[in-house]
Amino acid sequence: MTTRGEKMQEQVLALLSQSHEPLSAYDILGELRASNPKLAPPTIYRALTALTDKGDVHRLESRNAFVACRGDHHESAMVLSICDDCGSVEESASSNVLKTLSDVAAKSGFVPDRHVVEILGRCGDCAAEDQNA
Amino acid sequence: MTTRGEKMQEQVLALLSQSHEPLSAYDILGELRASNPKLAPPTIYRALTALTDKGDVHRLESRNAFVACRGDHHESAMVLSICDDCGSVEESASSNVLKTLSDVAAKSGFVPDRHVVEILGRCGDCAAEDQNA
DNA sequence: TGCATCACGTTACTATATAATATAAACACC
DNA sequence: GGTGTTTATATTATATAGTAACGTGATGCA
Repeated sequence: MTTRGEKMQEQVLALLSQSHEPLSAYDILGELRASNPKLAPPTIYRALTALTDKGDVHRLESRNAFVACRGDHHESAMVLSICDDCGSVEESASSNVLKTLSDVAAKSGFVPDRHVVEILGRCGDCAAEDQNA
Repeated sequence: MTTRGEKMQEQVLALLSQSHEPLSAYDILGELRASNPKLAPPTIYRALTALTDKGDVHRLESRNAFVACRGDHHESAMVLSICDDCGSVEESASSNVLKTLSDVAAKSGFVPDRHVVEILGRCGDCAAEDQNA
């Protein structure tokens, strides 16, 4: 069904994959406007929505930003560890987390559709650098 | 140290406590402008920041909205179950979740500061109603 | 070829959040 | 008690994020 929008999705995913930090929708917009000045927000958001639906991109809810998905764990519960210092994001898939959260939900009859699990703090590198201060 | 801002915090917390649904900062702003037309966003955000720091209010990162904290679990890992249908929010504190997340973080040397754990789906009531459809 | 459908582009707008600055309170000191 | 200094708050303005609504052009089909 979709064919025309795929080019845009490719461009957005390429940008996110190249970047070592999360990008906001407007970061992406700015970049892509270099080659296509008429580009508008909805186009970016449509691409981002499609990509996150596919699991190729994760949204950082606590940051309003996006990262490319490394790894192939497209359906287990994703944990994103976001460094407050350098902005880097580590992705882990933990079946334990999924199970624990399912337990919590089950206790109150809640039927989960999607999980948002983010750990904010400092990555190993930045924490190590702090020792020197 | 803070004394002047406390009145505002009380008003904001009162609104959130009375509401059975999450409120956005601008919902709150709108309400409070009834009695104080000159109120501006930064005032609300300051109050919300103070309240969330204290643990009296939780922020729904996936919704850009806020709820009053029911219960006294001010420091364990908070899990917020948010109903996509009716908007209600259930709050649970699970030490299992905290432990599991700590494990995930430890694996990569990440030093956690704060967790964001949200389960999106349908609450028991809304899920039950669905049976009738 | 002409029509129906649907994705996509475009415009315009709404919502969320914060930087920067102005103002006023609180306190210490004389 | 005035007066300067510090710090919190109010205000203005603007930045950032997201979406509704509508127009347009592509695609497939009678």
